[in-house]
Amino acid sequence: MPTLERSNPLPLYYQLKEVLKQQINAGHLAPHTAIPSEPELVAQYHVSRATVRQALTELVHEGLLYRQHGRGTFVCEPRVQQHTLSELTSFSEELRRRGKRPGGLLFVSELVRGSQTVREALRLTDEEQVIRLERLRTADDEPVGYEVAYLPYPRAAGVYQRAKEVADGSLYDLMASEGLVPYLAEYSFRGDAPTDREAELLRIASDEGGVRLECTTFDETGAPIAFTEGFYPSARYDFHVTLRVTK
Amino acid sequence: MPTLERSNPLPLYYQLKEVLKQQINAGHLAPHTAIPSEPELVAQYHVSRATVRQALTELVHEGLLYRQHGRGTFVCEPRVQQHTLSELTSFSEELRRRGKRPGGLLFVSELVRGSQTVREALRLTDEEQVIRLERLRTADDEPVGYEVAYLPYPRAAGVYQRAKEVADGSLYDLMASEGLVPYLAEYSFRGDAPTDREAELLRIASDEGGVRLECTTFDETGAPIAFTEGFYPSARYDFHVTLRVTK
DNA sequence: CAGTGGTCTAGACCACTTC
DNA sequence: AAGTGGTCTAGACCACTGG
Repeated sequence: MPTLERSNPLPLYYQLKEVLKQQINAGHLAPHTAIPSEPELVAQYHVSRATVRQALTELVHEGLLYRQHGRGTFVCEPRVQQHTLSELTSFSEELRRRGKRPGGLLFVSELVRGSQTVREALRLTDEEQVIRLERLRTADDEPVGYEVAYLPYPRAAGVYQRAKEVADGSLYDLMASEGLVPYLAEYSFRGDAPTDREAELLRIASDEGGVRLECTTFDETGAPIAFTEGFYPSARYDFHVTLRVTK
Repeated sequence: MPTLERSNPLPLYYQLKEVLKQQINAGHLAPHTAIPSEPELVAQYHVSRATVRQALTELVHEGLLYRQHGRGTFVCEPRVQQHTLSELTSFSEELRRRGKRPGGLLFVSELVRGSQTVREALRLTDEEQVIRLERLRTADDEPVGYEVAYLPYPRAAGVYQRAKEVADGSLYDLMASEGLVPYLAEYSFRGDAPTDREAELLRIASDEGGVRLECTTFDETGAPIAFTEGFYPSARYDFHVTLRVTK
């Protein structure tokens, strides 16, 4: 049994989480079997019950454990995949997982006033401008999606300076390095046909269907930091999302 | 200032959460303003700091507050809407919010072997059967979606008995009342054209686009409890989803 | 009944931010 | 230095589950 290191700068509850995660992922703890009780973990790892509970509570929240009052704490069945926001919209991550090589082209990066839809989503006044980034996303050099992203101007000025970097990379990574850290995203999507420009860029027929997606991204404080529109042809790309019930 | 009741059967941390929620929603605490510090809350409500922290931690998790080490705890900007799993797939809830009257028709409820896709999603052996529910969803009596749901048989037998109830109601509600409580759902979707049967039932042209959606639902323990396929015409229905980054 | 998780207390020391 | 949140302790009593 591994021990927790008090000399380790990582918190004890975090070290305990890692130990339990590893035992679960390594298969030492089968699904629906009970892990040691809280008093047992207290004795085994020489920490207080509050520390044990902080570790367990976070693992429950992450979907690895579930508790039953009066019975014990049990291992969840393994999940197919936990898709996070960054994985969903970072084509790099998602495409690599599907065995494809991600890439992209940055067409336009400009400072504009923005439509009313965009200004409302970003909660901007009529005077403020937005950064507009137009991108074609590719997988194995085949175009799989067309995206236009809008960022609030004064705040995302740093992203504007470095816009060239997002051609084949993650816009979210660039934003995060400039202090605009995505935390929550609201998606709206529907089946649709491409516009003429989209059909041309994606090299598809104008009656070929696809998904039209709108996304507003917020930081931890609830402030909007990006608004994105995109079109993804059916035959080239599909989406995967995981939702958890909020209690 | 409201006080917490120790005679109240509700836990103190829960009562404190409700008080803070109300102050935030009533606008007494503006976005990005600091709430009282943890020691202040301890003094104001006569509870221990651990109790205060349990309340605050849950509110942070629910997206109403954010913390900054060394600075304080602040109110998030209000969100457009927090869509949960049940709201997303419960047409009743979602359509009512959009000012429409939800309804539905249950076509078929039968016990079948199920395709390999279905059996794999529900992790069933070759011998086990599935309950198949075929439904047309309507808004103001106009068909907006076609869905087929599959439930694991021995476990969902109670749902099978009461299948008639889901015609215009929520399948998730019925499942929950039979002990199959949805906790996590994995969605996969893409733009697509309807099958002949879908076009006929939805009364749309066969070249009209829409969203094709697959969804596997899991309970708290990670066990699959439902697999659903559906088609939703573009012109009739669009989807809204909120995702939060997992840290 | 014993064992489990759920709630709660009253402290303590630390790291971080601000002045 | 003072105030904030982050981590941790060693207890306590309760509600729920199972034999």
